[in-house]
Amino acid sequence: MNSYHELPKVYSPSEFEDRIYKNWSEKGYFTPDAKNPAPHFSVVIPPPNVTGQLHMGHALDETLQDILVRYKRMQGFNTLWVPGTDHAGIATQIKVEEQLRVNEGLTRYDLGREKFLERVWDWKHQYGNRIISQLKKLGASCDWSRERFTMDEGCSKAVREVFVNLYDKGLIYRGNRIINWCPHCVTALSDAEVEYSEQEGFFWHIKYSIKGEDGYVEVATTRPETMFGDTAVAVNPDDEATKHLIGKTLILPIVNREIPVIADDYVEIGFGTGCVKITPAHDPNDFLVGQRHNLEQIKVMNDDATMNSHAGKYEGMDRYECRKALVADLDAMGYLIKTVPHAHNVGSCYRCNTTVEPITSNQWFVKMEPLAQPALEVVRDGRVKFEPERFSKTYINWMENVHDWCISRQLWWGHRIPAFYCDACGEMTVSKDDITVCPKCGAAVHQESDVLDTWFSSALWPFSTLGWPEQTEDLAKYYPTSVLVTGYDIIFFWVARMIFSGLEHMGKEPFSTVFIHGLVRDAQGRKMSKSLGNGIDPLEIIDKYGADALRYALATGNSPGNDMRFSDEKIEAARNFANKLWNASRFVRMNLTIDEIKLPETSVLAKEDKWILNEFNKLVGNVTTALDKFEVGVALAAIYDFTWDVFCDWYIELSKSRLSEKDTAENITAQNVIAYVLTGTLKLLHPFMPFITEEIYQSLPHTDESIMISSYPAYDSALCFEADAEDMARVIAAIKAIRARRNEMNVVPSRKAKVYIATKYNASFNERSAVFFKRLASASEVEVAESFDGVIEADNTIQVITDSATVFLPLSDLVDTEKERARLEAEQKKLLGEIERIEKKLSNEGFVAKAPAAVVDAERAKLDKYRENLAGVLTALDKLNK
RNA sequence: GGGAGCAUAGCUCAGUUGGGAGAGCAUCUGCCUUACAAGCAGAGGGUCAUAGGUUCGAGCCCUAUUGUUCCCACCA
Repeated sequence: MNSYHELPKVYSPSEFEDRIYKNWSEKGYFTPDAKNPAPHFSVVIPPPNVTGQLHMGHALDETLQDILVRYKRMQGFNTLWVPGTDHAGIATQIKVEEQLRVNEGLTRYDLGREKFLERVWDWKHQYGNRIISQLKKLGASCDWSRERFTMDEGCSKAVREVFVNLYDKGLIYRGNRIINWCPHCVTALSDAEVEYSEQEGFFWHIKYSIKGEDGYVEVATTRPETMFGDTAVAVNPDDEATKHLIGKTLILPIVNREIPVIADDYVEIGFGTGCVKITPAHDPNDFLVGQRHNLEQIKVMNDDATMNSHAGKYEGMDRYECRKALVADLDAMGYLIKTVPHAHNVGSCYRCNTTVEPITSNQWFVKMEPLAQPALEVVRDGRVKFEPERFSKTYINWMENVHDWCISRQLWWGHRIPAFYCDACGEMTVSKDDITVCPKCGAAVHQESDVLDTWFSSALWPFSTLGWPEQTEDLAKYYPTSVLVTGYDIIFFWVARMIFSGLEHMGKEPFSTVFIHGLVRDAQGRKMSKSLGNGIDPLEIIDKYGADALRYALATGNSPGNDMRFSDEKIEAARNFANKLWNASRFVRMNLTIDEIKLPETSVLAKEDKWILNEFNKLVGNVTTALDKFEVGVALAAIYDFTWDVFCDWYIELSKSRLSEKDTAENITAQNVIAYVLTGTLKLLHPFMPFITEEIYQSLPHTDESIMISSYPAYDSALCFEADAEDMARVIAAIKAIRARRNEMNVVPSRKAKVYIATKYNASFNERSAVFFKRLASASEVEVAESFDGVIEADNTIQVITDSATVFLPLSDLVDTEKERARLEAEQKKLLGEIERIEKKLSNEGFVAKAPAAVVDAERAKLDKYRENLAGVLTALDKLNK
């Protein structure tokens, strides 16, 4: 038995949250034993960027994971939550380059690859722990002894293993393809890394002269500067309007290069001019057309999106400068027919927002088709389930239309592609291990300078973090993982790629459930962003309100897959709840003299004890059912309602008289029941609010060293006392109705107007129930009648009747009888309406015949109740009229 | 062009197999009541977007419409 202590009067989370986290950590509660034979529950964290800072999106994601992980851990699963960080290739490199530029006026090229990478590692060592310590502030129960980094030795080994595997299977190839190029980051991007937004632009209609004829062809373009790369103009072969042009030769204005008119279905009849300039090196569709017609690819831009020598006199200009100058020249020379405003989608880099340029380039690709098929099957047949289910459609739709994945990046920070080129014979060797000489000719080799897409390594996260490619104990125990928790915004980037990678390299899907949440928005529903400056810093919220309040605010009223708004009201409501729990616990604590909590025998339980135990047990059932379905918000709402409206508002009040007794059997029973229910509630709540529940748990008599390793409550049929609970619910409803009426009637001061309560049936008013009603009366600030008969005979009373009690309020001169008459008449009307509705329903043969018997019976019971109530109202009206 | 979500109280949102519309906040009334004013006891406030349909019965299922948000594709 651990000693227990008083709780401070004021709830101040900053006093204990860090201390508690440190203790959990030191005790090793976060670290599971892979040898534990219990069934496993494992989760890998979506690795935050190593140099990032915790934002609300992380806070939501980690809170949801921690809720599931703590829940399962308390249920006895062998539970592992693997933490770690992502090297975040582009994002990190940009940050370090920016710092270099600002502080030293240098570029990465000034330093060179080796030195630059040293700087990035320095940066990583300096800031990499920041986000980790922030996760700890939040209470995340990750096993830090298993913390990983996508560029640590093991993960890097996994990356090479996978690369070589895929290459050997022919699933990785190198080729000159059209890709998305970011001129600012100076690297290729995958399709997923491009974000499209509508921008106002123009269609420039330009004359291309026909060779040997007077006429011209009119083409329209949104990117005139790509004209220098045109190698054909295409028309649809079935288009009568342009058919005659096929085979003719055109002359590109300004550069005066000759290009053919070709026929291709790609051109849509009736759209625009019917003639499309074809620029295979700068447009994905044109690229395909070019392949079909064997057209030359002419790249007209440099890597930084300035024009190259193909642009003639525009060489060296930025693409937009060139566009401006070119359009002016075309206009001056009479080639510009018209300029039409046109809104179109423009792609931009997801990291730096620069407009990407489609461009042909020699890059590395993963061949997706063979990988996509199994990845589709596993979702279609339910081996991987999305929660909510609708996201499986998003996933399937994407996977069905996926293109080959461009995995090479012209960056320095990342996993360098393990391909080696011979300086002498040019032979390329792909190898897991570094090689220095060409296996073919023995000459020196140099390694590919490109690195891999960051997402290439994240795709391996569920098994690389568990030790793969080594066959480790962890891998055997914890793979496949149980649930992946993430936002819908990275289904394509990450979830999809983990699924096909897991299937390909492990032969098994990486997780069975993908639990998708939405975005955290600001109070106005806007996305939180740096440019808007509307981001809310979770750490400031923790400082001010505590991590538990933040977690509560993020978990409550949030349904899976939907965005949520974060507001002051929400966080205050969360803090208020924590405060309520704190004070209720203080009350319980200050009334405890027992050293050990033992649930008393049923025979000694009071009516209200049975009621609260029944309600608590129902709560346990509801919470576990909801959590098993990932209904985190529903589970939390149930705990909130029980704690506040049931436990605090009624049971604590009901228990006061017994708790104030000294050394009686009743007192001990009450102590045990209230402590039992409070402890159970704390356990239910622990996954959501780990700190406050631990702090209170430690202040109560307890058997486990920590609440986080205690066992989660389970539904217990021995705690069902439905009859008592129903009776209690009716009396409570009656008392509430009477209290409402007291307020309504302006009896001032209302607390002085006594409400009386008596059992309905005098004969059953035995000793025990008399005591119960006395307690109930004092708890609800009503009086219990000394004599049932005497009070009921009094004139001018209003009353509410239940099966076991009559609650009534003697009226006094202060009461406005006209108001009361109006109220009673309204009540009468309402009851008559209800009675009529039910009578109609019950006389409906279809209803009686087809509705379930239970529903019909319930309607009949309601009818009886309403009739009884109506009789009461009529009696009261009668008395009033006397 | 394809797909998905949302529309319920003044605001933000729950409402899970179809069975008498809920919470928090806000508003109003009355309360220093020995755990809690970050509180207590109450009140008002909703044609559940619109129109049809299925059903004995629809906020919930089906169809259409309107508004709104997002994702994918990228007709030059």
